[in-house]
Order: sequence, then structure tokens, then C-alpha cells
Amino acid sequence: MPIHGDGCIPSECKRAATRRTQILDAAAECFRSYGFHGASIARISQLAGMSTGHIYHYFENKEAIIAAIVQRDLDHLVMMWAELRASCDVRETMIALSSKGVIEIMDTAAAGLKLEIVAEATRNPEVARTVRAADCCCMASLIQTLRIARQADGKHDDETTLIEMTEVIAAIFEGLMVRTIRNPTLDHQRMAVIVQHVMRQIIASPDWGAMPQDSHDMAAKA
Amino acid sequence: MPIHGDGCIPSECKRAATRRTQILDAAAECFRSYGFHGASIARISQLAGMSTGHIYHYFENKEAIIAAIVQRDLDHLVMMWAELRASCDVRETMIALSSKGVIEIMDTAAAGLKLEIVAEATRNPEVARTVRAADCCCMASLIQTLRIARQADGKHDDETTLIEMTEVIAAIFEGLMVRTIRNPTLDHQRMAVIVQHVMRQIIASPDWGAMPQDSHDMAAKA
DNA sequence: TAGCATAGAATGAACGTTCGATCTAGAATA
DNA sequence: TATTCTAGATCGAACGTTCATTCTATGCTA
Repeated sequence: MPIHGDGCIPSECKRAATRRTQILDAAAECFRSYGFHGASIARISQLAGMSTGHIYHYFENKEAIIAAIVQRDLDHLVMMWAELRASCDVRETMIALSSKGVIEIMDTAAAGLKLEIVAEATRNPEVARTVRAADCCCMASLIQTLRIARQADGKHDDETTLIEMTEVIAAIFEGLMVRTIRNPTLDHQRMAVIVQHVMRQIIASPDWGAMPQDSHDMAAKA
Repeated sequence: MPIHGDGCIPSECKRAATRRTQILDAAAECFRSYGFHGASIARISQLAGMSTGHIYHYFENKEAIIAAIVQRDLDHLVMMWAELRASCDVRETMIALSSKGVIEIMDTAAAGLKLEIVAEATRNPEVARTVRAADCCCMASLIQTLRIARQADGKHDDETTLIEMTEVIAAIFEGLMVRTIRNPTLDHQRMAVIVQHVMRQIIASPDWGAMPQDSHDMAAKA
């Protein structure tokens, strides 16, 4: 059993943690370059600077490495949203940070791994569960933040409106991740400005409960 | 050489086309279920109802099958946009069709393959080229459509504004594709209504040239 | 009979994983 | 302090499997 129990000396734990991080960094890079299934343990171990067999001291199998990468990536996301929610002037912070968020989400290398994860979620139930759990956390944070921002405008919405607004915001951000790959000529700075504008619009918009609940358009036929 | 030249009899061509379609359908299904690299020729051939070796009569190798799948998927997309542009009452058609578009893009099975393709585009240059060429066509269609829709409102925008609005619209659609995977509880019909609303807002919004060209916010630090 | 369609076995490379051998650093002992 | 002991860290070869691709043989059709 490579996983250390209670009796481990701190220095040993630290070494193990370092090794694990090494492996995950190498794996992330390989997954980015070759995809989850295209990346081999041989390549990962080579990039991590250790033998192939040694990988199995820290991870049960390749699936476990994928799971750990997904978890680590999503943990980072959840933490970011928690920080935003902890800010004092939520409304302006939200608008200001949205620019930073756009620049970050449009980073091509990072986008590659994120999309790999989402694609994997459509076929790997365990990855799907992890992704959805993290999404719940992030969305809850964002909903809470939006609620406070809108309350600063004297608006008191029902939960549904907040959820829907949050979903649109999330869709724009995650959509930009896809856009930057489909269209690499996209001006990131300009998109950041536009998203700020859209955020202001959404924060200032009237309660979406007023929107028609059903439509008699072409969607009904589908 | 398995690729047939000019001298082929129509019935043979038809047979070959049918076989090719069979293979592509099976491959699409396998790529959806296992990913590009996780899907084996053995599985594809089994689902297509033929031997593994026979696949190579119609495609040079696995890469060629991937390329053909990507091409076919994108051709369909390009055709859809061309149809929209050919419509007479462009503005209302655009708004009405956006609902249908939302429902279609939120189909989980189809989303899986589309995301697989985008993820592959981040690491496979040939797939990237195909994806970007198709995106150019689609976006040009959408820009032209938006121009006509806004002209119906008496608005005459410069190219940059149209491009930017189009990118935001595209981001929302492609973002919803990701959202429906991250959050399967999302109400598709409701999202269709909301997107219609957003489309109306964008078509009616003033020229985005008025928006500040640069921002002195946190994005500048990045 | 000529030529294409098809099957399925054969091939060699690459894969994930296992395993026994070696190394190393610190604890225990003398 | 010098020596021995020991457990985890590390290696790299080996295993069985699966992969993409090729090859050969057989059927079918015109």
C-alpha cells in the first residue's frame, strides 16, 4: 500500500506530496497534449522524471490520475469563486473580476484541458459526478454573489431568476472558452470589456420572472 | 488504392457511399462513447457491420475517419446557417430559430461529440484547420444575418460591432452546450425563451462602438 | 473470367500494469 | 561513534492485452 497512514513522518509526507504533484503536473501537460486516452503512462512518467512503475506507488491506475487531475482543476475553480464571494464590495468586485475571468478562461492551453474534462464527463460517470459536484459549488457561490450585487441595486429576486441569470453568465464564460479555440483571432481584451458591459446589464436588468413562461414559437415543435 | 476514381459505375458509387456513411455513423457513435482515441477500429467495424480490415478500403487510417467525422459535422452546421441567411423575414426567423437552436445544441449526445471535436482541435492541427474554416463560414453567415436584422431596425453598424455581437451570441450557444453537461438539471425550454430574449436585446442594442475601447480595471494587470 | 467486396487471420508496436531487485536514509543497536 | 537493520523509494524488465494496420484467401457480380 503506497498510501501512508497516520504514522508517517512529516518529511516523508512532504516528499510524497511533492512526488504526487510532480506526477499530476506531468499528467496535466500530457493530457493537454494527447488527450486522456492518448497520453501514455510511459510519457507521463518520463515527463515527471521517474520510472513507469513508480507511478503506481502514488496512483492505483491511470483512471485515478485522471480523477485526481479533474479534482485538482475543479478545486481551484471552487476556491476562486469562494474568494469572490468573501469580498466586501461584492458588486464592483464582481464586475472588475469578470474581466480577469475572461482573460483567464480564454487561455488556450488551460481551455484544452478543461474541454477534455467536460468531454470526458459525457462518457465517464465518475468524472461526471465530480464535475457536477464542483459546478454546484461554483454556481451556488455565483448565485449568492449575484444576489448581493442585485440587492445593492434594491432588487429582491426569487431564486429562479437568480439561477437563470447565473446560468447565462456561466454560459458566456464557458462559451468564450470554446470560441477562443474555434476563432483564435478573437481579441481577448476587447471581449473582457464586452463581458463587463453584459454583466452590468444583467445586474441592472428587471426580474426575469416577467419573461413569458412559455413560447408558441418553433421550439414547441421540437 | 481503395479510393475510387472517375471510372466507377453509378451503382458502385452508391454502394461505396452507403458503406462510407455506415462507417461514419458507427464511428460517430463510438467517438461519442469512448472518445477519438478510446474508440477502436474493431469496435467501429463491429458497429458498422463489417470486418476490421474492410474499413481500410474506404478510409486510409483512423485519422482519416476522424477528419471525415469532423468535416461532416461541420458541413451540417454550415448548411444550417446558410439556410437561415436565405430566409426572407430574416429578423423574426433569426429570433424564432434561436429557440430551436438552443434545444438542438443542448442535446447531450450531440454535445459530447461536438466537445470532443473542439478538444481535439486544441491538439490536432488538421482538425483545428477544419474547425476554424467551418467557423469562418458560420460566423460570416451569422454576421450577415445580424446585419440584415439590425438594418430592419434602421441601424447601420461598422463591421467590428457586428463581429463582436456575433461572437457573444456564438459564445452563449456554445456555452449552453457546456452548461447542459455540467448541470443536467438545466431547463432547456426555459433557456430557449431566455436566449430569445437576449437575442432581441442584442439586435435592439445601440452600436457597441460606443463602449469604452480600453479599461483601467484588473484585466490590465494580467 | 476479371475485378471488386469482404472476411478474418497475422503482425508488430504500444499500451497499462506487475514484480522482483536495488538503492537510500534514518532508526536501532552495540 | 560505528555498525547493522529496515522500510519505503525507485528502477526497469517482463507480461498479457489490445491496438492499428496489412495480408491473404474467398466470394460475388458483371
